[in-house]
Amino acid sequence: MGLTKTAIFTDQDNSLASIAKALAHPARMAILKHLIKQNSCICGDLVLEIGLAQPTISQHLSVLKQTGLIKGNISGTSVCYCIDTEAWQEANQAFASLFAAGMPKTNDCC
Amino acid sequence: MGLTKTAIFTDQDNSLASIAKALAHPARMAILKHLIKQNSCICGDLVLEIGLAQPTISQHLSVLKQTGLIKGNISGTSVCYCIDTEAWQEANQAFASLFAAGMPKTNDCC
DNA sequence: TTATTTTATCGTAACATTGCAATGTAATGA
DNA sequence: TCATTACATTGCAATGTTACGATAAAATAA
Repeated sequence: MGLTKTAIFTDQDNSLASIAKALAHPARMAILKHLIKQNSCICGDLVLEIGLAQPTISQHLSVLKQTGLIKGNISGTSVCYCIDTEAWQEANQAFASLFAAGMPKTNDCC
Repeated sequence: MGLTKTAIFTDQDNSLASIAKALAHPARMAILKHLIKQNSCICGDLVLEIGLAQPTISQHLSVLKQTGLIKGNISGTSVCYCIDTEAWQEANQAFASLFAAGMPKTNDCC
């Protein structure tokens, strides 16, 4: 079907999965890292930095923005994107909890 | 095109993105949580626990297994799956680094 | 051997994602 | 006003994902 059955899962699982989905592309990973390094960045820089066309970068930025991980402010003709620190910390905590829960309380099974 | 241009990204970005991709579906999130809670689990249990057909669960398990996050041991006619603690810790560390890097060294830009 | 049980694989339908060229839009500068 | 600059949107083509029915495969039970 190609359609995820969102309704049968918990809100938490849907939410975590959707953050993971935003992180699930190397271009978006590279964008985030660049934003972190520059502590702000405009789209044009990213097109040069990463080797993808401008519409493609714009689309990836849109995905990150919709998930809430970044935000953008218009500044003249360009746009200044940056990490949304609040959402970033929430995401951090959500993943930290998940990973912590899976740490070897006992050991590998089987 | 629908084809990720893997070659133009760093190995690290590709690797992190591919782990994120494995986590990027609520069913797989639910499977991981169940494995963690039960500290081992057979496929049949998951089919009952999560509301998806057996082939679908099997496919999700296959994705998690290929990424290395879980491993499975045959035990009679059934298969016992569990978290691969080594890979799990590596994934934990990789994400922890990413999130730590993005923490407010200064503040939101713009 | 012949069921039965449990999981994997195949085939396929219905979407979703990725990438880019072309084009639109909004602010600035001449 | 008219270009220019910097992004966003639209519209596709190519490919990937999700889900399930049907069926295979492998171990156990009768």
